Amino acid sequence: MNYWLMKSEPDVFSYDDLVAKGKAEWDGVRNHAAQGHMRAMRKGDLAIFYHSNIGVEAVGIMTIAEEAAPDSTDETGKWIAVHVAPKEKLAKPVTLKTIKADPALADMVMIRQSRLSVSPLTKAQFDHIVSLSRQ
DNA sequence: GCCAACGTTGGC
DNA sequence: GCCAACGTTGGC
Repeated sequence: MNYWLMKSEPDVFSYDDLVAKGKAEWDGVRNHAAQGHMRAMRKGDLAIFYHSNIGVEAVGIMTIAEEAAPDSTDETGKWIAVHVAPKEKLAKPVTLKTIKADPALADMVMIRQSRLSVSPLTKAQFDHIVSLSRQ
């Protein structure tokens, strides 16, 4: 079981949009590091859904529903995408401000590389974010 | 709206 | 292969 963090701008695709669809392709990722993380995803892995630009906070948990396959929005055949499904909306969003202020989360890849849209989390980091959402 | 970080492109 | 120019992302 691996843990991930995936960013989306909520005015383009929000956690509620994912809930409405039930399952969705996480397409449009055009960064090699992020692609590498998506290739490493396995069915049943858990991921934090993070809203960038608007909200700037973790809002939900999703599961990886289907492993890497060609990105349907890509005509070059070079890029892959995974499918995700909603698991649980966080009781309270965990803001970037909260994450940055927490020493237990200082080593998150997202913090160190803010432009990376798909990044790994340790189990401890994942569990810590979930616990913060329940406070 | 600004700016830092960083990936990509293209000239040499 | 290097590096300057440029575009994009994302936080503030």
